[in-house]
Amino acid sequence: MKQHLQTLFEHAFDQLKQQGIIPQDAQVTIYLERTKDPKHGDFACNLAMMLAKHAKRKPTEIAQQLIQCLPTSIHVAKAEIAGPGFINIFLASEAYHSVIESILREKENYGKSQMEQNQSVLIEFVSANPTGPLHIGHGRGAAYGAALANLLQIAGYRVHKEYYVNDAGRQMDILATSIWLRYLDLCGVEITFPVNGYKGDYIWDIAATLHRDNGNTFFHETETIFQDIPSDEPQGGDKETHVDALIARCKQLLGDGYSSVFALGVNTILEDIRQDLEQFGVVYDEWFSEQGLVEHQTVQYAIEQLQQAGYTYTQEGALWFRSSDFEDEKDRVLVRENGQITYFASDIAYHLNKLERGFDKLIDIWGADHHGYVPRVKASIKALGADENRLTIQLVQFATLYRGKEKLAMSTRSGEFVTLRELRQEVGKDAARFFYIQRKSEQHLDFDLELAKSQTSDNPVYYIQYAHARIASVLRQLEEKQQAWTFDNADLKTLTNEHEQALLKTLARYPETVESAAQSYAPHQIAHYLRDLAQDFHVYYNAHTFLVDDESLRNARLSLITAVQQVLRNGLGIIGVSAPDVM
RNA sequence: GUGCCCGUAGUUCAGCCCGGAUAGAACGUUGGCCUCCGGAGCCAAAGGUCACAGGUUCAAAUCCUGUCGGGCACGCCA
Repeated sequence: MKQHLQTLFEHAFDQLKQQGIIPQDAQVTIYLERTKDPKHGDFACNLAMMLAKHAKRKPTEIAQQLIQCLPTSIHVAKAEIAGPGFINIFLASEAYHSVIESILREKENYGKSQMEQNQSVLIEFVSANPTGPLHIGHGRGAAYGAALANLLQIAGYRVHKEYYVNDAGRQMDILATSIWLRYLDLCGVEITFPVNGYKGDYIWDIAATLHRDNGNTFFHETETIFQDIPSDEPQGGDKETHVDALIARCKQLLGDGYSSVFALGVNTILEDIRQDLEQFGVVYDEWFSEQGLVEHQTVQYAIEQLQQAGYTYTQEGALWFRSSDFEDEKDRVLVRENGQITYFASDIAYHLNKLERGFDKLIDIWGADHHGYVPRVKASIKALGADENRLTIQLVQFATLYRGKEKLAMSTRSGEFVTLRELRQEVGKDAARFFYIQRKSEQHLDFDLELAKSQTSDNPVYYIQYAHARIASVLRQLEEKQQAWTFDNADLKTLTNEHEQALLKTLARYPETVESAAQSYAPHQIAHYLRDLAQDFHVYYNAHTFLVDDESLRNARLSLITAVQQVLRNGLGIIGVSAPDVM
């Protein structure tokens, strides 16, 4: 509808140009907006005001000319000038009747767009290191990423969802070593656990499994383990040196056994994460392994590409990437003095790999604390000769948990963070998904557990779901009366009261909302829309009875609310919230 | 210190990309509505220097500059 109107205005615009009222070279984008006030009709256009300067005439005068040149359309009832020069469009009511038909015909496809039909996009999100369970910060990334993926899919993209598994590198070695040390403790060995080790209870669980399956296979005496190991921080040493030495000792003593401890750790935690996300309604097309990159020499290949392009140099034994050539504030290390590649190097390789897989667009979703990392990754894309605009990095702010007024302290360091699983268990999947998504992603989020759990109108999730369930209930009532309804026998012209008009208008707004949300990567717009739609429905419900005796009216109303139910379901589907028939 | 993000009713937030009509919701507060398809609902009222100061414009919450407040990031960590 919006597009239809746009075409009408473009036509009028051209006419005015031909008549010489406005200069030929005047370039203006025509915007149509939904009006806030029904008195202003359905759509408003400010084109006349935009042109006032070009034409050196009053906006109202130009508006008058534009309206005269506006082609007639069966959808438009009237166009009038209002305020400082707006052209308000009033749609013919038939235009809205076709909305119901479209919804009932297209069902779950209502709102789908063909906009980006041949575009493919790879969206990577969460990608938390498999060193422990997901926490509530990851939860927001998961909810946002999954919703964005759905959104882009109905905008017409071919969407590939991917989780990058950091299963190589030092952190993983620390994990394996932590498990081994806990295992030794279970064997009765006296252990001083390193400050830098992973201290969560889940490490004990994995160690217990290791002990159960392998007995004392990996056992060594305290003296052997700690011999010549530099002291840890509390003993006046350096915690990094200490833990690195322990890793080396672990590898040395376990030999081939090291890889099985390592694998047990990664696999256990990864499987836990996978299940956690699945129960959160988030599933991936691919779990992309960093180890795979290393094994396939992709990191080496990426570094060579940079070297050949002349963007690297050696200094103090390390290999550097000259990222400052590309608006990064300083150069970055790719290969450390000790020969180990940095996280950044494998990240470059990963992005190169993504680019080479041929996606039109790459979207990375990161926690906002990584924003300082953006320039160097963009720099690497440019250095590799790719168009940096193929990559979009969306930053997601962390969430702060509240229980009513009380702010919940959260410390990742001590391992006392609230996990995503705990959050789900407390408030449920639906509330969690909705609360995560209802704010702009780059906005800090206050997540109130009490509110999310409350089953009252305070809670927008229940408000929306209740609208859906109420409609289901009405349809059940109809069934109990041994009646049925058909769209064919519905007289949509009977839908004349203000509540029905409002509802029709909101329903018609859905495709535009989806399109806009997809364009700006903003699924929160869907949440807001659904709230509006549910509200329009509840108001209608309270004001009118649907199951009336007049058959054509009854069918019309049931067509309308069935359409509402469909759109609620579609919208909730995008943000990953269920649409229950019974609450 | 440098860079990025944020500052809109008592509270939590839309709106800012693309400047336009009286700045919208929700919660909370106050007062109403169940012989009625689910009251997990509805109606009404009160509540705003859009952080502040300049600038651009016929027109600024929206664009530009500065200031002040809050958050985050600034490793041969990941």
